[in-house]
Amino acid sequence: MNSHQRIADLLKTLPIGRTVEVKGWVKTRRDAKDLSFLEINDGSCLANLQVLASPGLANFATDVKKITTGCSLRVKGELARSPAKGQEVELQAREIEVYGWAPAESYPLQKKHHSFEFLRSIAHLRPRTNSLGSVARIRSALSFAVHRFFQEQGFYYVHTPIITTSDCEGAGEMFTVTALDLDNPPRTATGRVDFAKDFFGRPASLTVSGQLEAEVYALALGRVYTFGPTFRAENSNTSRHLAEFWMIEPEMAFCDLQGDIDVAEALLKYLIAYALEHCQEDIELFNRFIDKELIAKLSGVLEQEFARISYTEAVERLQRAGRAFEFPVSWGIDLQSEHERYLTEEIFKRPLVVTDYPRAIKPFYMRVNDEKTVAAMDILFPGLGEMVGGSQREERYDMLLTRMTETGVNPDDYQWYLDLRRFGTAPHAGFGLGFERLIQFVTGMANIREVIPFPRTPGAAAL
RNA sequence: UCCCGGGUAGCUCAGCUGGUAGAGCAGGUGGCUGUUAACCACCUUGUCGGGGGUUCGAGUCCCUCCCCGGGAGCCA
Repeated sequence: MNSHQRIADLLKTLPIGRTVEVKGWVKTRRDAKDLSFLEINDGSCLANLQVLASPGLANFATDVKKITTGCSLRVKGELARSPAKGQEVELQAREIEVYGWAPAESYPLQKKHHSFEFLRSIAHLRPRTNSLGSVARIRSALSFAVHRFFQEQGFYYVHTPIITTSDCEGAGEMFTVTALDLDNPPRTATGRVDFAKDFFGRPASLTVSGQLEAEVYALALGRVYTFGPTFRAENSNTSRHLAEFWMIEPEMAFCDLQGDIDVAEALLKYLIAYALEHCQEDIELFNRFIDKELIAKLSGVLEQEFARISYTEAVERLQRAGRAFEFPVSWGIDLQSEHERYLTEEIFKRPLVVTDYPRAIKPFYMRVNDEKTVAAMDILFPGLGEMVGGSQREERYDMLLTRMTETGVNPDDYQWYLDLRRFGTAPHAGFGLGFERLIQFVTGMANIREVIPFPRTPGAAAL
C-alpha cells in the first residue's frame, strides 16, 4: 500500500515512458469528447499531475465519469509527454481506482477562489487548497531549517515545560491548568479555590515562554534553544496574535546584547534564504497571488544589514519626523505601532533592531545598563511589526533582586532563578522569535490565522 | 477589551431615500471540444446572523445580543 510515487518526485525526474502509480486527490476535471482530464494533487508539491482517462478503462462509465473535485484516487499508467499546452507530462491511465468519493453537491471546495475567512470555517479541508497547502509545506521546511541552523551553530535543543508553575512570567495572561472539579472546587478557609488540593499541589498554567527554563540549560550547556508551543490568554483580536503559537527561543551563556542581535539576524536571514531555495514553487504562488513584491522583499532582506538604533535614537528620529502621531513621542513611552511602522517602513525600509529600552517599561530579567535603560532589543519588520523580542539577562544577583522589587515580582517565587545567579552566574542573552510571524513574512499572508494549521484565537478553536 | 466596517443562495457579492430578493460562480440536465479557472443553452437554490421594536408594510430604520473583518492595546 505504499508502492506509489510522489508527484513531486515524478515531476523532478520525469521518467517518461515508464509505468508509474500515483495516489492523490482530484483538483479539477475537464471532459473532452471521449476523454477525461483529471488533475490530481497528492500534497507532495503545489503542482498537479494531469491524468488522461479514456473510455478503454474498465470502469470508465461506472466510476471515472463520476469523478469530481475532491475524490481520492489511485492511478496507474504510463507517464508521457503531453501533446497539449499547459503541462510538460501527463499520466495516461490504465487503471483508476476510486478510494473515496466527494459528492459535488456537498463538497465545500470548488474550483474557484474562496476567501480565507471561509476556508477557516472548514479547517479540516482547507489544507487541500493551493495556498494553505503551500503554507503547510513552507512551515514544515522552516521548522526543519530552524533546527538545522541551531544544530550547525552548536546549540542544543531543550524541551522546556508546557505546563509551568512559575507564578508570573510577565509575558501575558496565562491559561490555568487544573484537574479540579470546576463545579465544586475545594475551598480554603478564606473561601478561595484551594489549589493545594489540585493535581500539582499548586496553581499551574500553560507556558507563556520557555525563556526562564531555557536559561537553566544555557547555564549548563552553553547555547540552547527551545522551539515549541506557547500560550497567551490575552483577548487579542488582531491579524498577528494567536492564543497558541510556536516560539523559537535561543538562550546563550557568555553572550551579550550585540551577540544576541547577531544570532537573531543570522537566524532570520538563514531561514529566509532557506525558504527561497527550498520552497521556490510555493513562494512563487504567493508572489503571484498574495504579494507581487514578495520575492523582491525577501531577497532584499538578505542583501542588507539590519538597521540598528537605540531606543533613545528612535525617539529622536520620531520627534524630528515632523508629523503628528496619534500618540505623541517622548522619552520613556513604549513605542506604538504607528511609531514602529514609521521607522521600519518609511525611514529604514528594512528590518530594524531597536535596543536599550527604558528600564521602567521592561521586565525584571533584562540586564540593567544604567539608571535609565536595560539591554533589551526588538527586531521590527516592515509590514509586520515585532518579529523578535530579546535581551541580555540580568546576571548580577543583587541587581536582579533590586529589579524584582522594582517591578513587583516576589523573589520567593523565583528562588531557583536567583540561584542561577548565586552559583556560577554568567553573562547570557536570548530572544524569542514568533514562528508564525516569520511564516507570515515569508508567505506574505496577511492574517496569522492562515499560517498555523489550527488557529486558536479568542472565541475560536476549531477541531 | 476599545473604535470603525460588515453578516443577503453552497461560494463571492449587488440590493438608491422602507413596498415584499437578484447576479456571477458552484450544482443539475443537454450539447460541443486534447481539455487547461474550458465553452454554449436551460433549470434548481434563500428562517436577508439571533431576538425585540417603529410602521399599513422592514433585507432596508431603532434597540440589543452573537459572529466576522480592519485598526488600537497586549506581545512573539
